[in-house]
Amino acid sequence: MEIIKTDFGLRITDFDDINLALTLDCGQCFRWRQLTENAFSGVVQKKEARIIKDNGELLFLGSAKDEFLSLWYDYFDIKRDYGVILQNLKEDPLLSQAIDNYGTIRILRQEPWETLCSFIFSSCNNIARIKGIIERFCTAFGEGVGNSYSFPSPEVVAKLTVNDLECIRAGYRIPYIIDAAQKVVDGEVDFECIKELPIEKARESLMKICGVGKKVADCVLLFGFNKLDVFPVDRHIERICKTMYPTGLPECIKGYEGIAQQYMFHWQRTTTKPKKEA
DNA sequence: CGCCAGGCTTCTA
DNA sequence: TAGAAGCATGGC
Repeated sequence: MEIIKTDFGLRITDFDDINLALTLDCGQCFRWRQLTENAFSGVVQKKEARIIKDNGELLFLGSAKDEFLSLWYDYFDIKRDYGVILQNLKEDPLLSQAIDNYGTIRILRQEPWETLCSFIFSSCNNIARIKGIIERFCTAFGEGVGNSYSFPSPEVVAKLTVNDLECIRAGYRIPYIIDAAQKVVDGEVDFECIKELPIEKARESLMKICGVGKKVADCVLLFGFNKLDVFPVDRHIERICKTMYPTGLPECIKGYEGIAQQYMFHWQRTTTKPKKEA
């Protein structure tokens, strides 16, 4: 891989180990917009990015090299070798088929606070609407970043009331967001601490927040703390476990259950119908 | 219009 | 301790 500065931004050469469209739109993150078949824009931390996938290269429009190294290299977890991991997952026939069809879906290293809020919003909700809620949340309470807005900080949210937040149309989840912000601000939930805790303790800590159960906590651990051995079980995964893995999950996913989960999730969501099968 | 959505909390037996 | 109800909203 090589990072080349050009007049429009950066070229990342020889990095083809990502299905960009699926990685950005597989339900792990909610702030990326697809502009064309191969172009995406989104906000991470205080940076707005426009990314184009061009053959084996990634183009970052308007980005500088130090920004790439300090933010995007980490966000896309580029140093991790997915080739080896996926090769192991492919011992399972279903995963093998999914990986052949979808290519490399990478688990992004998102910010814990944004991930926590996003998955509080996700409860009993659909992805299209989760995106809408988060967009309104950022527009109303974030800071201007390029043509968009940053994710609202816990400090800002902790001072808001249920009335203030009505405009984002998140229904019964609004008090949960306020509770999360307050527990983060007063230190009752400490991300630096959670980072170091064993999974059980980390999950327990997140579940002190009202509106955070096991599934939401596990999504935060997987997508916000890169705990790749965590396996969040939602209704899609529940279904696939019952029908495809009635005797238990395959051994080959050990250590990377979270990555396997993403393939199962996408497979279940796109290749099966929720209702009647004739 | 009715079904369903990357669940959780609270109530009930 | 397990299971159901209620929850707020809108995409499809």
